Amino acid sequence: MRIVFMGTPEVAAFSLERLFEAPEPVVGVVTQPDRPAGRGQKSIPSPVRRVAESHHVPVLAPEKIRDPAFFNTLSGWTPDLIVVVAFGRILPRQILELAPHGCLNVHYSLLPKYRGAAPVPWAIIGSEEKSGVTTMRLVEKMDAGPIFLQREISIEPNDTTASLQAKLAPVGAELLVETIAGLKAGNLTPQAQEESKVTYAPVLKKEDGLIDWNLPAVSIERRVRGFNPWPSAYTYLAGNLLKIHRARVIEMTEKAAPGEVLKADKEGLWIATGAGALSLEEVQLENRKKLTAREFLNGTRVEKGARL
RNA sequence: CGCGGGGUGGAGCAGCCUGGUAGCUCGCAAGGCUCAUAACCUUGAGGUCCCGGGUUCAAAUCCCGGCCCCGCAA
Repeated sequence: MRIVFMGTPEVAAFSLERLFEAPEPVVGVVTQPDRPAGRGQKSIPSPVRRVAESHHVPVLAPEKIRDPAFFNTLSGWTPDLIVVVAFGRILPRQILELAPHGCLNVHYSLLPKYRGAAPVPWAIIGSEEKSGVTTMRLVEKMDAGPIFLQREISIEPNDTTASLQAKLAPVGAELLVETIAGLKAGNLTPQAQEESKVTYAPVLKKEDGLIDWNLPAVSIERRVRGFNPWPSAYTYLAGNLLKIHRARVIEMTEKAAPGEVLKADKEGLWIATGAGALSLEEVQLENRKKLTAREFLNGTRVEKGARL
């Protein structure tokens, strides 16, 4: 079975790496074009491109997904199956219907929950106790295709998007290989998703990270974990951007306005919220390194009663 | 050439503009106090002020070059 792989970021690269160990040949890879990124705006190849090139497989990186020249090359690879993992573009029907086995997608949630671009953060923010990976057939409607296989993993109370993603990546890669084997053997029956249980996980924006101190401390703490490593939960301290990388919920007895500094000493940096208080355990001031509250307070004076 | 901040005892920072004594909050060591403490008091050790040039009587501080770290943006 000839496979074409489409994907872009680290998770996708992980799956691709696993595919190269599987029996079916990967005959071509499609990824997003190199984009200027990072400090200095140097052009950086996507993780998927790097993996593909290290295995000497041809790579396409079309600027426009509907480019006819791209489609011609793609169909010239005569794929039996197209595997799509976090590619980052909506595929036109023409591509969805190109391969005899269609397009197989790996999605990092327990569909039908958390359809969309950012299932992992939203599962954490949504207070879920478990997440997982789903393989399904791609259809035109976003993440709405029939499900092949699904596997659960639990979300731990201290899981961040980074840590959960790291746990999901190998599970997804394994499930992908199993799904391909099942498709080849012809013993998989796709199950339609239950529309009544659908929830959405919209793409994250930088502004989503801005903390609303009126929320309960438990919600803010989940956002701190869900937005780690990106876009990062943040607030403003005396006009300076302050990222919060790790926080802990504290019972608050005293009455204080949300966002007010309750304590800023060797015991910690506590902020009042809409319900309960939040102890900032690890923070980062703009232009500065990530620091524990203790280290941070050694060099930056924060007055009790100040507002964030 | 995307924009910007920074590299100062073990940690985090101030000092730099307006050159001339090395500062603050901690940590560490020793002693004291206390039933007790990430408590408090006393004393102490510890610094090539990123590297290389230059200007100057004198450079952490001003100028030129380099290396490294970080925020924004993407």
